[in-house]
Amino acid sequence: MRGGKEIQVDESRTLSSTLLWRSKHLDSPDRDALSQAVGKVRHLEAGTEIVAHDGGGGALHVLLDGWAARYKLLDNGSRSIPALLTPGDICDAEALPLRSLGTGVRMLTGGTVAMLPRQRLNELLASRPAVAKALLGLAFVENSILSEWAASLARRSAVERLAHLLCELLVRLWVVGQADGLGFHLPLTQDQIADVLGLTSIHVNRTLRSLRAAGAVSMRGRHLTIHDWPGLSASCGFDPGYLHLEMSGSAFLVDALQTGRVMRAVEPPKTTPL
Amino acid sequence: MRGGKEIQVDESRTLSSTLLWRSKHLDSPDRDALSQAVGKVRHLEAGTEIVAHDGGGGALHVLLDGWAARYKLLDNGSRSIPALLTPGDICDAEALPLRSLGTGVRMLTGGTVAMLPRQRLNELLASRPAVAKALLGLAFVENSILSEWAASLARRSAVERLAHLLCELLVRLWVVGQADGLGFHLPLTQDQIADVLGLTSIHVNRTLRSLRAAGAVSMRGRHLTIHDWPGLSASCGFDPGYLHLEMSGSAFLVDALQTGRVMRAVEPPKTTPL
DNA sequence: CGCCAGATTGACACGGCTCAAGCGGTGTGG
DNA sequence: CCACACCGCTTGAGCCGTGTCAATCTGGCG
Repeated sequence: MRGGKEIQVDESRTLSSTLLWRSKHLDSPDRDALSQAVGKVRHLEAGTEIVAHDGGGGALHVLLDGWAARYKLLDNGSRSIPALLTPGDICDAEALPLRSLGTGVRMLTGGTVAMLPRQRLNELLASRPAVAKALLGLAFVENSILSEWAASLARRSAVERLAHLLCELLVRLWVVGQADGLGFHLPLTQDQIADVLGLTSIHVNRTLRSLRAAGAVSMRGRHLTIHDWPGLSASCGFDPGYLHLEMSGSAFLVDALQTGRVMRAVEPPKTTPL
Repeated sequence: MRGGKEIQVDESRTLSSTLLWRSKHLDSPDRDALSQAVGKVRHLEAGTEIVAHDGGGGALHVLLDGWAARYKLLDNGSRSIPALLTPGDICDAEALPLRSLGTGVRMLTGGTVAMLPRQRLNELLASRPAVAKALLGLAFVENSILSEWAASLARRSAVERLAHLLCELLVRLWVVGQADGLGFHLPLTQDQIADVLGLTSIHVNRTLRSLRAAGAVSMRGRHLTIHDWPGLSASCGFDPGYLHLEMSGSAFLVDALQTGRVMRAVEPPKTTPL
């Protein structure tokens, strides 16, 4: 790991740290065009709706800082979170050419979003095919992630699901320089984790405990640390391929992840007493 | 319902019945360009791999006839089917600008696919922004469907999941003229349905039986008929919004679905004895 | 006729849910 | 500064939906 802190402070609040901006499909003129198209940058409180359920749709929102969640309210009273958004992600995948029915996006923490007015986006798409292609690429990456989540929900046990989620989050946060060694700030409530994993918050609690007991992870406050990356990632069959890191110009990480080279500089797991 | 049969025979094997082609974003010149870009059309046997796990990626495949499935093999030995492809769907959402790791696409029945060579597609994307936009739209629709499936897997019971799937399939097949009143040909094995719903084939069997017992559906061979659409769709909270039918030029259906106007011409449910 | 994949059914085990209680931090008003 | 309330976390006991294992049945097909 390279010093996450500087990156975090200096870049993570600008478009240039964004996955869209860093797409391998774009060259410098494209990036300039993108940068100039960005409109207001807003700071939002935790709990704010970025995209209303009925679909505001006036602009494309890019999350620059903080966490957000795409969520769904089912008529049987339960809630589902089909996507977690971390810095660099695009918020309204569905609001672009569509109105988004039944899905909202809400800030989980305080944070900032950049807004790309719809009209400028349309101009961009028309004048710069590479931008369209980059956006297409991002949409497909998100599809890939959704498929993996579906597989988790369908075919993995609670422990596997949780382990897989933690692995994914670590890698995604690495890419945007928000990881801290093998740890990261996890602002999610156990209720929210439950809605991601399709479990009960109570069971999330127990599952988390069992991971702690196994010495795989530990938590201090809202900071989660993975102590046994090889064990954890193997136990849930985590393979970062579905994140398509190549797309975000982080290809180097793929190799590192697989060889485990990056994870060596870690303190040994302290076994928490049951 | 309007005569599904003619459409089925005359159009469903051509690009013009395709969701991409019928996107609301395209005008006639766009459509012509699309049509001309199509390369070979291949007939495939059931079981054929359309997109290999390692990602052939030489072309974009559009399913013209038959069913296919995107699938995932997990290292814990189980299988997951995150997407079912019906006529008109694009097969390799992930293979376009990416190599698709860990996901394959395989024909479930015999059928035909049109192939759009990658190079021509790239030319299209560059020269016709509307095509790029249409593709983007399709990607987002798929996103939306994936989110809905995730919600099902996470928060719906077995009966609700199955009911929801059947409702979705009916509507999707309607759009492409392959439904037959309130029924349709369902070529899926109970094993395959299980991999879609995250259940066991055994439990799918039981669940299906309970739907039959409730008089909601019936099956004769591989033909499934929904007898109680209002009941079935309400019981699982089915709301076709997430399919974004407006995108495919089938907006008229949305209204019909909600008012229930279309479903009136149906024989009453025959209660199958338990 | 025998074979085989898929459908069906039953008995039983278990993972995750429900209900219920208690705990700790933190913000707030008196 | 304390009391209180509230939210999120934690833990326990028991239940239920779904999985597992094992047989049997059916229809198509060589």
